[in-house]
Amino acid sequence: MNSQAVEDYLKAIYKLQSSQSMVVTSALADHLKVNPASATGMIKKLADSNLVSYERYQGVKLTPPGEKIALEVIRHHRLIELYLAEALNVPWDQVHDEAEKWEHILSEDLEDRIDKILGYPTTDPHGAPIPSRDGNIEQRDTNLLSELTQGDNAIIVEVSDDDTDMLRYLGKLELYPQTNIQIISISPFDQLITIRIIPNKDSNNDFVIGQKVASSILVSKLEED
Amino acid sequence: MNSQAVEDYLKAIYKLQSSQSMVVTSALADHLKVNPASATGMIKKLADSNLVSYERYQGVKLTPPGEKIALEVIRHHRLIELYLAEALNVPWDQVHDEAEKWEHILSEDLEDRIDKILGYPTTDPHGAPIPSRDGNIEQRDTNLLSELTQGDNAIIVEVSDDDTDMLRYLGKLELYPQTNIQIISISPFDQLITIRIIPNKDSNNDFVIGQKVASSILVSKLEED
DNA sequence: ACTAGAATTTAGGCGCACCTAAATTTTAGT
DNA sequence: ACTAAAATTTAGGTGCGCCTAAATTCTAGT
Repeated sequence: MNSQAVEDYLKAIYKLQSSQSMVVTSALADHLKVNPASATGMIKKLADSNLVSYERYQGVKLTPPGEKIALEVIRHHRLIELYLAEALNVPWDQVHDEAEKWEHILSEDLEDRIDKILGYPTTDPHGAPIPSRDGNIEQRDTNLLSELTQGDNAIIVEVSDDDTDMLRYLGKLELYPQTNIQIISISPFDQLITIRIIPNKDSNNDFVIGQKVASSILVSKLEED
Repeated sequence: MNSQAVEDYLKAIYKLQSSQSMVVTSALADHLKVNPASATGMIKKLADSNLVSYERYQGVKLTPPGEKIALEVIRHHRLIELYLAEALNVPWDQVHDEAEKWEHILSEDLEDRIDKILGYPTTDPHGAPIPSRDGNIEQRDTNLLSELTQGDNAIIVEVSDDDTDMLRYLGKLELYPQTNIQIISISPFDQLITIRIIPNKDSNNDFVIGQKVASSILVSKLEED
């Protein structure tokens, strides 16, 4: 049986791999809030079990078996997030922290029951894709909201799920997955982005977000009118 | 934060206390499937934290703070058992093992949500009383089914929840909590008990159980007709 | 090409909860 | 009352995942 620590490391490596293809020790230690020396120790253990490939001083990468486990944990996490939100009305800014605990103890049997009750969903409450049972995960063509330019129309695909305060703020702004937005303007120097949620016709409800918020939102560009 | 191990020990001591008022090390070690020496070690730790009172070579007893924690864990366990059975259709012989894991990570918030969704229930799927949030647990006047005598009428109050095979067997016999039964006869020497489930009028569906099964069922005696 | 500083790894330890083997205490039978 | 057997505790050790401090390796800037 994989310990919770092993699962957490594999999941973290998976997430960090999407940006850097080789995950560096300090990034991992940062993400997991452990000392870099501790990360090195665990990395060695994972390499011995053939779950990561590791080059001293260079970084780690998941092997196929490691990635399989990471995706199973992520599937658990996202199914549970959605279940908590749908079945137990847990607010979307809280589901992540609960799921962090539950993901490690979810049995296959319960996983299937939850999956079925939810109607075999494909995304979690933050818009993140739920890997299939056999470890497939949808690849999408997305941009950061911060990468858009004036006049762009886009649909929000996913928001980052691990910052409670950010999520509460996004909720207040009604920036949920599936929401259509338009970039009204981008200010010079500060790159402040003025946004309109698309059903709105006039500028009364336009609002401004900064780069920090804008880079926590993944969007998919829409064709211009 | 109490570790899972601490919670498991306190829960075990609580359960064993109902039979013996002072719980002896070997009984605890047996129940938790650890070496007696390990139990001694943990007992000392619990005593240091003032969760149990301990007399060397004699045994342990929960202190009020220890009992409070035990009842919280038991409340978690039984709420989760019921939730799994009701909301996720987990068969009653499997809910116990799942709940053993979940009880330790259930947050107060989720506990309240589940309690509410279930309509503030008072018993779990095996008939065991669910402690209230503030640690009250219903005391009932019960007997073991094995203590009844010929002709007795009784209602099943609770069945022991920790033996999957036993539960499956009881399910097959339809010996659920709230079921009315009558003791038709008790055989000499072996004390085999012939039982009738009360809506049944004739003896066609009577069946026989032994002492092992009979002593895993708690009943409440009913007045004779 | 060299070196200062940053990143990483190694070395040595810690707490937790478990183990086995040996010592101690309790108990039950004569 | 004594002793053999049973129960319990002590002593010493293990694996896991974390830590700090020190040593090593990598990296950028000159």
